[in-house]
Amino acid sequence: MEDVARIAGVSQMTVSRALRSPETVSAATRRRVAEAIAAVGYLHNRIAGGLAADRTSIVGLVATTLKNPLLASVVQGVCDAIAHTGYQLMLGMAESIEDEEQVIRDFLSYRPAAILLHRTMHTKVARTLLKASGIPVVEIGNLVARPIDLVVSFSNFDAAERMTRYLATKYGQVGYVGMRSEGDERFKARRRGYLAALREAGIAAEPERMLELPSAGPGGGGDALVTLLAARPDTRAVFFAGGAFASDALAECRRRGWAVPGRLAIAGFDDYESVFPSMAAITAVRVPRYEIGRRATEVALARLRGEAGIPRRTEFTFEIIPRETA
Amino acid sequence: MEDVARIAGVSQMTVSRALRSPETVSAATRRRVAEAIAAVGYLHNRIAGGLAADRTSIVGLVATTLKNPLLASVVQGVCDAIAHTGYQLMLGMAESIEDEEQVIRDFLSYRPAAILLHRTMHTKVARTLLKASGIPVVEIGNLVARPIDLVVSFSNFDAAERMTRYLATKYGQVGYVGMRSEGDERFKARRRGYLAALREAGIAAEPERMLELPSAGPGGGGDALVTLLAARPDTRAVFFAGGAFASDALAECRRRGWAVPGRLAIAGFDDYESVFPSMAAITAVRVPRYEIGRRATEVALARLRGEAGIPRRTEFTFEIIPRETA
DNA sequence: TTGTAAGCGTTATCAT
DNA sequence: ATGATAACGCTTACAA
Repeated sequence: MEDVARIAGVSQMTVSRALRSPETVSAATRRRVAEAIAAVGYLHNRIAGGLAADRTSIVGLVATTLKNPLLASVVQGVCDAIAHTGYQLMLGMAESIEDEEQVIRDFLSYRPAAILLHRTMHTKVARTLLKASGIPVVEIGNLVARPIDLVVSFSNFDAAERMTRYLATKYGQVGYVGMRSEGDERFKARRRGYLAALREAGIAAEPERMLELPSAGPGGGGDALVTLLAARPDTRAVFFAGGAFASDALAECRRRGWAVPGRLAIAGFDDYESVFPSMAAITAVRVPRYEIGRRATEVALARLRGEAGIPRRTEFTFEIIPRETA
Repeated sequence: MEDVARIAGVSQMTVSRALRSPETVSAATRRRVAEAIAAVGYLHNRIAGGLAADRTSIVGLVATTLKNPLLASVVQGVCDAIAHTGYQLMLGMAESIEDEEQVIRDFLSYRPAAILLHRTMHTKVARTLLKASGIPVVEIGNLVARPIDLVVSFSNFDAAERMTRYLATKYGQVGYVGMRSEGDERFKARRRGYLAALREAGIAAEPERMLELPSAGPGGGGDALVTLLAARPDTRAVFFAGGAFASDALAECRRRGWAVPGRLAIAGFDDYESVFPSMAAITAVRVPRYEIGRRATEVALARLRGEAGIPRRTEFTFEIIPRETA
């Protein structure tokens, strides 16, 4: 930068300004600086800048997995919103809240401008670190009641409740196959939503009609379906509240020659039509994942710009998409 | 860090060492430093460290999209390989080589330890910048002949050639629907592979039997199929060499009541079984995307560790998975 | 609109 | 195994 300044015949400070806020520098100077930069092949050192300013233009995102295409689309939304803004994305995965704490620590050591979290349960230390950092923190995995800072999401509870109500009204006895809810508020919320809908409908909840699977591994939905029906043959519909379980289950039904929805109705969480149009057969909850990622980023950047009136909580709605399977 | 050093009764340099290479510090000192760190709630400043060392522990990955689940799995592979190594992932998307150059510039301004590139064509400037940076650069999108530095990938050409040969042998006239190959070596290679296989088989290539689609947008494969068959009704098989085209096309055939593979055989590139087990019906090329992402990262980190004998080129193989559709 | 000076919190290097 | 010292290349704060 020293070279650039000398060649352009200005001070380093002017070069710095021309780079970061061109509008505060006269057009002529700006041009001379640009020429000098091209002449020496100068590459801005954002690390030095970060040290001087005690913060970088890095936005950290702690996600859970990219194996699920719809969670990947949250990340895609964040990427798209962040592109061409001068910010960069730092991405980490956390499979547990302890993991998350470590990733948050690692991120914080790079003095990021903001942090986005997909998980909604955090260790006490993680919350403390984030609050102490003073940077915008956006939670995106669920519409949490008491966000650390900001929340941009949808209600997993409402979604599961609405879908269960839809199924119960239409088919009667509804089973539930979800992700292991221990340690994860999102899956807990879905489970609670299911139970709430049964309660409203005056249907007794039965443990044997509810299954939780440890992972979204391939084929899990088919086995779960078989287990559940063996225990409760009078089940007329099953709500697969996670991953690609519903799609697995549908394949299983076809294999066994069970009519869908005649013998059994099937509904899923997350609509994969946007990923594979050919999968547009399953009744599902459609959640605007991509938009949530985008908006979360926009909200964080708006806050960094010092904009006023930024809502602490941004709720996205979901849709129940009735299709052939329910 | 000053505080930590004072409390532990050592110099800053010792604290720094205890943090970065614990083995060079005595066990007793290490413990005292650890206690002091906990006592003051010290958070390492990797930005200051990065400035002093003129490089960070950031690994940059320039991907193309996360909309395709299999490209997302490359990123997942990178994430998994990088987790718990002390390195962090910086992720950017580039839709063109100009885009890529800009992202590379942005990454380089953070003085990363290594850079991974999914694209395999680059601007002259991008190549120059990367070479001048002196850091490991791994190309992962195709088994390029002249890598900038390292390459970890599979041969798109061979894969397309093998699948085309399989189809031609079994069905005769084979059509091709691919991604727009202009400006993208990966798609060019697939197209060349298709043409090479026809040549071997002594079948004349016909422009009307080949289509390139500008994007992997939903449903594109179905329309392409209809267009292609209208122009060349004697086509007996179509190789959908990208995205979810094959899945779209299969859905279209079912809609129109065309027997598959009776009337028309269908094959795809990339096998989505790992994402949706229920899609395990389409004959496809299976590419170990996740493993490529993992290995690319491992190779980069090995190089950073100064390991010897790191291959400039790592070739992954693919498989042709014959299924119901071809 | 531009410039001056100080200092951000580490690590490299050399010394002990 | 540990310490002293000098950078590292910017930005903040203030001045002109």
